[in-house]
Amino acid sequence: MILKEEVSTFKGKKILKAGGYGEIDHSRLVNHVVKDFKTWGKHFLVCFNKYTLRIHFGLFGSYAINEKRKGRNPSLSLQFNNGSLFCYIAHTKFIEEKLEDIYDWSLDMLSPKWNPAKVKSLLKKMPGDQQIGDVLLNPDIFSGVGNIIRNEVLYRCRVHPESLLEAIPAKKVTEIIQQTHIYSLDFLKWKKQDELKKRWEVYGKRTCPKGHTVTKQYTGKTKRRSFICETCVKEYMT
DNA sequence: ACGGTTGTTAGGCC
DNA sequence: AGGCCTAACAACCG
Repeated sequence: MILKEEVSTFKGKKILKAGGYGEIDHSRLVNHVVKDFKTWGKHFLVCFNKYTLRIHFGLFGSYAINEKRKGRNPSLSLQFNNGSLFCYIAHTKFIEEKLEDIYDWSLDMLSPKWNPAKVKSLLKKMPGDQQIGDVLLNPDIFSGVGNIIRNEVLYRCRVHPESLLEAIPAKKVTEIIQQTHIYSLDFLKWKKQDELKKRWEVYGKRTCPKGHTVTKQYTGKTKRRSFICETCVKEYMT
């Protein structure tokens, strides 16, 4: 997560002021030292001695460092002696549990602890009649994967998002897991280099790299946007 | 100008 | 109890 790197300068610093419209107890922030910043999938975690502040940016969230955006109201702002963090449309909540008890970093795409064998064992335990497109958006299995990564990975693996988990050959499932990891790391790299959009092969596209027509469909339980090249991908059904 | 959305949680209902 | 569904978010982009 890029944000984690950008706030590393605040690590070990005491919060001087806290604000924002988010309904959390600011007294648990002010005058407390940030021990660490962590991420798990799309959760951004501000760690204190005895508790953690969980920040989630959802679909519309954004942030700014040091410079407040004018005309906008942050849901959370934290001021340190060397700068500030402003979070917009971010959901905030205190977590009392030990992080290891509620977060499994072997499922986090960007964690060095990420473990494809663990992902595979979870997939085996789940009902096989689910669409692979839905499975990839499940943060308890593919933590950190969103709609862009899902679309791009499925196209690269030539798999239709409505394919059923149980109908996809084991080798292909392994490929999807591996490619999801690779694309997640690439996503971060390309985002930093500001070339994410130019790397898209189907997401938001009308044609695939081979020149075929890409159709936009709303698939799966969540009805998220799926960009599908019916020529390139295969639909695995029982 | 306006409609759609890079996502997840919380809460309600059955 | 637990699974399923949906609202909420109120900003940005094209």
